[in-house]
Amino acid sequence: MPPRVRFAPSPTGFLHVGGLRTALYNWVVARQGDGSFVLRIEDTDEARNREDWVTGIDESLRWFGLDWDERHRQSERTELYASAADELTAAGLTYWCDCTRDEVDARAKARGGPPGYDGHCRDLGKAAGPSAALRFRTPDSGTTSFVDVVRGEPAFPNDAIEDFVLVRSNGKVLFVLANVVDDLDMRITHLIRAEEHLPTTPKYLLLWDALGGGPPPVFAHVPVIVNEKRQKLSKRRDRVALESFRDEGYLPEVMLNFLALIGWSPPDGRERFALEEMVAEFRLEDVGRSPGFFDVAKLRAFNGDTIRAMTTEAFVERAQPWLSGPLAPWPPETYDPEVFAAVAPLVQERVAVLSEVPAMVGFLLVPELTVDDGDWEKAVKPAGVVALLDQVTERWADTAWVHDPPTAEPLKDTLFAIGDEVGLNRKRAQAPVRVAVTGRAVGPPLFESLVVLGRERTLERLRAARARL
RNA sequence: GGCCUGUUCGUCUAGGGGCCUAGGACACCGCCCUCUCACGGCGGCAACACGGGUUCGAAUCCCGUACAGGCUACCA
Repeated sequence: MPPRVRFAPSPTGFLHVGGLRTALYNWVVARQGDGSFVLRIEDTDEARNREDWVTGIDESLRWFGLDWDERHRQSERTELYASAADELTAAGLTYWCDCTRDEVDARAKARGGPPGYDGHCRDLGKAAGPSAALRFRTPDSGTTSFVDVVRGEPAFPNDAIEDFVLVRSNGKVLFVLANVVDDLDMRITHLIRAEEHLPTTPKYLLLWDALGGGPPPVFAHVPVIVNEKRQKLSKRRDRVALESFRDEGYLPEVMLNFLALIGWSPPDGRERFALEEMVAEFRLEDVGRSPGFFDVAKLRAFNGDTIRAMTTEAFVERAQPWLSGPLAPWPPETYDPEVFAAVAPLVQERVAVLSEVPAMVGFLLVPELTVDDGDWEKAVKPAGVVALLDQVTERWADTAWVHDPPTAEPLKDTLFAIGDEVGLNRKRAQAPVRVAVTGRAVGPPLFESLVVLGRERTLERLRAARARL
């Protein structure tokens, strides 16, 4: 039987790192067995239901290439949930309760026991009303257990499961019920979700049975992704928005590869693999059990490796949003494809994320150069710099600038010869020139850059810099 | 408080009784290369939470403790 899995995010703003990995594992399982990946937006809570948040989930998944076979929204399926609630009520498994939160808490405090609902209205025969919620009558004894592919066989004593709410007093169902109804209706075969859902699984199973579900789906509770303090990643305190990683220039295939690794690794232990390889090798049984830290430093390293491994054409293409697109620090007309193409290979091996590209080549494109004061001060500190600047300006004016093919040797030889004359080693000799012409102490190889920049602009910037001394 | 889950280098992990004097990757440190920054090469630091068992033998199996996390909503 082909697997039918579902990714069921609630629209809380954007898809985040943890959600993406859950989606990935689900998607992979679906793609392995000619199965179906069902995207189900869990928007039963109106406070979390905003249209742009919903489309944000779609966009993210598309960007990562995780295509879905079906897409549903729980807000469009409310009749189904209502009839399921009726069915449970007809079977005598529910009751109405109009206790307020305060009352429940007060009673819990009074009896000195643990917080939680005490079954107060269980046999009071209360009627439905504007302030009444429908609760599910849970068993008082016995144990609910299930097989979990990654955790073994967790067991939960039934007496610890309170009579939980199925339908709010405003008529809206809660996600537990909606979940079971949908999974039943959509014939979901595997429930691959985050570990945080483990404790609610007994409720799920109780409802599954009460609705005549038959054999339950296969469960796989994957470990959560945590921050450096080992807490579950949270939208408010941690950086988890996929959009922010995208805008910074992380590649989608790298993020997928990296995220897959938190909790799973291929049989041969290698760390780099493509999505297709993961589809071929992934097994839920191999997913680890302990939470993993989302280490951005390692992500960066992966991203840089991948950038370096691609063809220069691909690199140029993929850097466009930051050069000529919406993420560029200059207007579109500032970008000159030919200029960038000339230095692209040099830039490619120097950036870890695509957003770093503009700063590397800005000096070749912008009309007005901004010079970093700190870098300049440091570069002109050694004695001999003034003489060097004067001489190099003069001699480069007489040096042939060979553009076709680009030839850096003459410029290089001249500068270092002057350096020898004034007593500056190569490192110190190139520094003032680099800062004067590129504005920064770091960047692509200097002489190759100057050939691209051209004689006039180079000399102009050297004279401007000299004038500041 | 209760219930549940987890625990191998700083981090992600390999490991499923002897192949482990515990391997890889990222990070970090050193050296080499070098016009800066990177890349690359070489080398280094660094872990089986603790305590009991079981066994000829335990990172691997069992129990306990500690610590961490999750859940305990008329959120998902």
